[in-house]
Amino acid sequence: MNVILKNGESMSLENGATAMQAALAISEGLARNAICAKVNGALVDLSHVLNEGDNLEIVTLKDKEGLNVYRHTAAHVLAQALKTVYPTCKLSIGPVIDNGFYYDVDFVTPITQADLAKVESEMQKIIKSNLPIERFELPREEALALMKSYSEDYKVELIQDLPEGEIISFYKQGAFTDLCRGPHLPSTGKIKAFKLTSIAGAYWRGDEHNKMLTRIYGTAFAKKDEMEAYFTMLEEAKKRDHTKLGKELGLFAIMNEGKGLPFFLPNGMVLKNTLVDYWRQIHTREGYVEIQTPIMLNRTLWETSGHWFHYRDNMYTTKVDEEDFAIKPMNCPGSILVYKNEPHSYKDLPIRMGELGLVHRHEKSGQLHGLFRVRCFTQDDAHIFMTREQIKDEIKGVVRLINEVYTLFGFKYHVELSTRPENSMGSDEDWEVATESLRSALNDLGLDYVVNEGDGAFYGPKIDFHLEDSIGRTWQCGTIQLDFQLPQRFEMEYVGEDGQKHQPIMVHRVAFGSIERFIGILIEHFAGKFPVWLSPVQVKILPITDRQIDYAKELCAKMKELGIRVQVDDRSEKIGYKIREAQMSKVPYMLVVGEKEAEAGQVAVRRRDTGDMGAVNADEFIATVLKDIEDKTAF
RNA sequence: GCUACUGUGGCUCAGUCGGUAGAGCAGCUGAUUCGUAAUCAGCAGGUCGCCGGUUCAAGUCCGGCCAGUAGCUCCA
Repeated sequence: MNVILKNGESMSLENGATAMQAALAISEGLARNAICAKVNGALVDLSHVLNEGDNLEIVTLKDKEGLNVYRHTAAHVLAQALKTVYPTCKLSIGPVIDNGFYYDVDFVTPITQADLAKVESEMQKIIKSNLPIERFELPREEALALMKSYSEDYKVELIQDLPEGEIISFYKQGAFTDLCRGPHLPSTGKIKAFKLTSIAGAYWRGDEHNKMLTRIYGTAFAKKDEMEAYFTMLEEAKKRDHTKLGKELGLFAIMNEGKGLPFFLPNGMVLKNTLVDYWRQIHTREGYVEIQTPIMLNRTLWETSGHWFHYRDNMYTTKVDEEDFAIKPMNCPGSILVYKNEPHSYKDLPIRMGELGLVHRHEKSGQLHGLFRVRCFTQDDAHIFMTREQIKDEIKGVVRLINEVYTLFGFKYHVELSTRPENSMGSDEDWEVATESLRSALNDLGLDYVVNEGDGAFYGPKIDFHLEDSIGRTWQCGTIQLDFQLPQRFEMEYVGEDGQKHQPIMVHRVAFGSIERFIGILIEHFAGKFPVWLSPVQVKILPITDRQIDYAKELCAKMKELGIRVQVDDRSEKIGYKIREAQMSKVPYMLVVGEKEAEAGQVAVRRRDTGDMGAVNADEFIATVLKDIEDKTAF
């Protein structure tokens, strides 16, 4: 019989040959590195029997799929070890995730982090014994009976949810059998490097009404040094943790007196204000007007907007003179009141109305985290009111603007388009026009995007921007959201060319998303080493002895005049000490001034990242810094 | 919110078997005036997150609360 290889070549094999035999026939090295196979696009075990004409690809650890299978087998080894050490525990699911795997287990008495060592050494034994891993299949009823006989209640539930008539597959290694779709490594001895990393609670099937199981996380790599590199990377990530840097650099603080409510410290405030100045500058350029609406408005407004009924759990409410009020969780209703404050003609449209709006949301306490998730934050919001015909161009303008912002900071990002869900409001025509406008805007700009069919809000389609931070986590920041609902609820209108009243189309959009969260992301992205224009202190002047303090102060005053954020360290400390402190506070420019420099009107420049740059004329240096600030990408 | 873990001067941490707290850095004072990542000496600073319980005695053991961290769920 013949099978077709990935490169299109045909290979002849004996009838009934397995994928493993095919790998051997290609090369011994390949067979040694083989993890599993891909036959006609589906992943299978190496023991899989091939048929005439099959498309065959041998999967190794070089492929992401191979690594996933490898890790999945590690999860099974974990499960086997757990059943050996804790025979009464019940297994649920054990999938592969981004950097490893986990297994959710129901223990009679919960285990702790300290117990993991015991489990790890049992896993080591299983790997050492190099148990063959064998697949077998059972009809549904027999599969159920098998899992019932093992008292694996969660597995029983899983099988019950599989469709009738389905053949159920199991994998057996030594005395341990687990329900699994597969494929797996041929034997447990193939695992070379693994580690159990942490332990956490997780609800059965991710539903908080279900029982909480114990989730054991682990990771596995092809080689020990790859695993070490991974742990080193995690250490690096820890070093740039924004909550840690935020404290060290005096950027922000969250006090016991208000959880999830960040305080901006002087340095952080400089950062925030600089971002806001930038935001204003580009929005003014793009024809936005800016407004500010009250932080608290009465119940009638929130009833009209629908928030009073649908968002109540997340809102802070109060009574003023017997009247119910709510602190705004969103800015849109306020913006709409501004729109409705006067009549509009089609000639006014589009109206681009920006607001740096401070919103409060009562998030569950367990999800608060530094600046990433807070209860009070500033959205760089804007609402665009327009005609149907203007949708596409307006969207293009917004996408371009958001792209400009992310590119400036050197972020990678990807775009997702979410379309009409099942229970939506608005006419077919509205959805058609709106969705097509979003789609063609993205196409016109030549942007790649993922389409999430049916994932839009019930009131309109949307485009989301997902940023990638230094640790590879993605954050949804920018979003462009069409809204058919609020214009209707608030009976918004404009007078058209035809003299008739029409309802405007409304777009909500943010670029930073939340300024607080964006600052958190920036801190981690730059590891606290902000580009010059964003640095809370841009230049630090370090006199070598007290005799140069006057010269230093003179320079300082001159730079301040030009808008440079500059400080003098006039303490009677040695220069090494001053440099160390300035370096740790991540100031981009340090100016060492001693007798030589003071006499010659020079400064000895030391850069945060490149060290001693030698002496230059003071005015020359000032010009460089001003250029860096103007440039915004200079470090 | 749930589960697990954690909470000791401004910061980072030590504190054994329960016997009423210790270091380094930062701060203050004095000396030193120094050329690219920590000069020396002295001083001061803490109801050990809060409340209650057990005990002759609690930072340490128990309970409750508050806050933080990881994860689940949700989200900008």
